[in-house]
Amino acid sequence: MDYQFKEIEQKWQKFWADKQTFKAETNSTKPKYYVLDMFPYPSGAGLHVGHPLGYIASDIFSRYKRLKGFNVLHPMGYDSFGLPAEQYAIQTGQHPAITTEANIATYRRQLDQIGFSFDWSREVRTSEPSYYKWTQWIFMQLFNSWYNLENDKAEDISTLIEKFNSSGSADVKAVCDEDTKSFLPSDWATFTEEQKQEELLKYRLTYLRESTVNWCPALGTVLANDEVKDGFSERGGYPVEQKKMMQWSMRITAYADRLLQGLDTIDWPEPIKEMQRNWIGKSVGASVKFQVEGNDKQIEVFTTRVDTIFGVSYLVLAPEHEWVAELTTPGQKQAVENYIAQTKKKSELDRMADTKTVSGAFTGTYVVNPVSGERVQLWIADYVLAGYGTGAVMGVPSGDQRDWLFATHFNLPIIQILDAQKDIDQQADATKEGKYINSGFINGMTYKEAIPFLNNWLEEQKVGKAKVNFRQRDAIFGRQRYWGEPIPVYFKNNLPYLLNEEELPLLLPEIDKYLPTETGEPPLARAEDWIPAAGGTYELSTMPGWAGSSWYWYRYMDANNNGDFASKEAIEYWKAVDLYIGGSEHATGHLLYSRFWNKFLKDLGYTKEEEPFKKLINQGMIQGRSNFVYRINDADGKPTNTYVSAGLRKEYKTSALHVDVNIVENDTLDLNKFKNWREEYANAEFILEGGKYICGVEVEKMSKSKFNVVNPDDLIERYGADTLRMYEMFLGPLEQSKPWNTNGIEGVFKFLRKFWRLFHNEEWHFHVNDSVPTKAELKSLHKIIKKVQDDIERFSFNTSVSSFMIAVNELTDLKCKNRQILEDMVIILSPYAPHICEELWVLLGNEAGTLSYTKFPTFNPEYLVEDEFAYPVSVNGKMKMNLNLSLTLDQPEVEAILLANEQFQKFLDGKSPKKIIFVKGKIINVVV
RNA sequence: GCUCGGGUGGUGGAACUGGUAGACACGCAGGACUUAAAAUCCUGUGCACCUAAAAUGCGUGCGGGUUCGAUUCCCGCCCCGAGUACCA
Repeated sequence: MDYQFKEIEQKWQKFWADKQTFKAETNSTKPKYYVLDMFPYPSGAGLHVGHPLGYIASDIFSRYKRLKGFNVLHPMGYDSFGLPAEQYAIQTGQHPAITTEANIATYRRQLDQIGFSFDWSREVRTSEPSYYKWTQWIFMQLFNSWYNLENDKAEDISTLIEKFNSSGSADVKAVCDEDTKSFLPSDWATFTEEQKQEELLKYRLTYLRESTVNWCPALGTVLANDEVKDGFSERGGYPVEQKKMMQWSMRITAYADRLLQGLDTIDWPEPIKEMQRNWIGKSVGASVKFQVEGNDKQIEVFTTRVDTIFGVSYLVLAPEHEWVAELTTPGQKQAVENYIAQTKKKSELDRMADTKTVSGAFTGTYVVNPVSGERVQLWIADYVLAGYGTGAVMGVPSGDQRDWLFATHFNLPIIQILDAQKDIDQQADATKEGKYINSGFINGMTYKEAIPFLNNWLEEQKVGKAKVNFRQRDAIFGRQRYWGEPIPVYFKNNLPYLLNEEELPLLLPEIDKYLPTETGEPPLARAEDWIPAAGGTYELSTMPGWAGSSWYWYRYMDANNNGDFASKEAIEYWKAVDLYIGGSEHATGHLLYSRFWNKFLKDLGYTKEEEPFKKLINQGMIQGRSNFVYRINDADGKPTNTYVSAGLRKEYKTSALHVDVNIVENDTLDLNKFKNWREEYANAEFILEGGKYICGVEVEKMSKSKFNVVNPDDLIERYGADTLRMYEMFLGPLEQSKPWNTNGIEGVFKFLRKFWRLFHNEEWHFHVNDSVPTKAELKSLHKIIKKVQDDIERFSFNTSVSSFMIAVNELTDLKCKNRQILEDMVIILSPYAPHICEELWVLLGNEAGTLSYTKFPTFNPEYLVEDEFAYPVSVNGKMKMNLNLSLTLDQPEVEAILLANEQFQKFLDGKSPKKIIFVKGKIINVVV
């Protein structure tokens, strides 16, 4: 029979599901391998052709690893809490659980059609109570923990209480709020329970704090920094403003250093690591306090070059700094107010983009340099950011170009501080070379000497200290939404208390509407009779989107465990994710939060690995490729009924209109389908080129409104899943972003038919023989064994598809019908095209379902050994001819043969060779 | 501005440590089969020159360098994409 992909694929998908072929066992004599995809949010639109790209790659890898003798864990699930379902609920009144359920069903159907080897017995859904019970449980562990800097890890809060009992707060080294009290054990004993809780909250790894948050009025919720782009929400693009709110936060800053160091131990794409480093934004320096003249205030600045402090010639506050009004003299009041008004007018974007213009205003006030005693002017300028460091900066014009421009512009002194600084009347010189001059008690020191000396001095004088500054802030954890995990906390006397563990999961209550209340409270405030057993009131905000995804890879290890988030044995066995494939858009969100929770769980001894994802691959984004038709407009610019082919459109006045890419093939429009597509085109007329209507092309985001969404279902219907899988890989390197087009899919489909035909005779009857394989057949086979192995291991899937085509072309030409050869071909191809391979495997006489766990053929280099090689002969580096020579020959013999060759003599053109370069098995190059 | 990618035929792309640039496919052209079309199969296909073939020349963003030999290494520049940004 001809290649009946539809029958074959349905048959094997059913077989795999019924037999649970890909169920992973948590104990095995085989080595383990954990392949994870970033689980999807099940959106209403279903999968488009871009989604499966990474899943196909990870599936090929998983299947390959099974064949290589690994016990592979390859699970899938759904990140099913989220905003779109809630927005839909607000509009329609439909409970998000219902739409989510329906969307998941669609996703599952689509995923099953592609033939993935997921172990569905381990499926997780973050919105299921049996799952979010453990998300809540982890929240409780965070609440019950503090970060002890002495041993650099999180500990149970009880060890902190012990310290308070025995020695008070004095020798506690913790990551905590800045306003912690200092007290003796005797003080602690006198604290009321409320006072104690209030103080402990300042140390807990999840805590409540009044903080400035990104408030999105349109969405009615708070957004994390990575959910905001240029002042607009990432989802929906609504304006975001700053607002002060009591909020749950996660003390991720406690882990900043470990998150940074861990990056050096994992095999991730360098750009992602770099993005995380920038996001964390560690800078090592010092904080220094400048005394304000005529005021008791001290302005604290952060600097990475404390050694330049004798070169300070002014100080700058951010215009938004809270002391600006107070520290402005009456004489300068007008100038400062004008300046502030002027900066406010500039949008955030302008302010960031315009880094050339120097601007600022003098406050009239002077501050005193604590090191030199010099008095310097206090300015405000918008190049200082209120949100970073202390919102105040010291200006050292000789060492910093921006300070130099400022000083030059406003006529402030420029003081040389290192003898190695050059041309500082032309520009700043940031050198660390040489010895200090004009620098009081550090004169003559080097950079390396000055830094520790000054840090000590500042600390002794109590005017500063060495300090490490991070750009990253603690992660805000509350969302004023319905469709998220309830936070397992209740309030009494304004203080938060955890539920008892037995009360988990704290279920989402039913409510009548999914909007915030009229008084601006979160939707959960609408829940009636939702009262904690212990009295008081429940926390009304829910967890953010990233909560459920910050630990899900552990749940897969033991997905159905009711007594634990995962058993000790499962965690011990599966350890960490060996290969993680997903998009780079999660660089500073999911991937950072996951690393944080992972480290925390390890600190408490629940898990073993410092890093959750050993190797990360980012698949590229599949963009849309839109097609256009060109409608001709008449002289008055009115649309006509005639459409002109793209190549001829310059001769007319036209409007470009999106046309559904599904009625266009290889950029040629199907005219009948076009007429039937929409009523308005029913009577369309065309101006063709070469008898065809060629459409215009543009690369855009894949979206419904651009009619460029390609759905995997249609392609599977037409070509089958095996073709789709191979074609997506054939498209180009996995990590590269590329526009989708279906132009080459025929080639892949033809290849699979050709492969199928290898096993069949002219009449399409299955036909192989048991002859002894020929040398040529073995060579083809072993070439592809090696190639596919190498390609898969370096994630170069596109090149192995090409190699398969070459191998099948070769074997077809050799008329190979040999069982041994063909059976190995089936195994090698099976990770890419599993359905057709399962079918052929059984036709070859093997037991159904054993293909996935058979052995990948072993590469034998002997079969590739050649005794002859067609040497390219080049003259002066230009290829001229090929010369077939035995590989045993060495240079003198080769030279003799070459010089005797008539054809070669022609190229010499009578001249004699100066030098002959011979590289065995590679090339002969003759220099004339 | 900085950091990281990338620039190769009409198109997607290949060339893994410097060694025959353009594998494999799409598209296109021609042919076979067919009453015809589709499907299938075969042949050709970097560009220029030439009626054609042969030959020759030019060719991996641009300019230079190293080398017997450079898509690959080095220097300078241009362009595209991603990330990030007065970070003190």
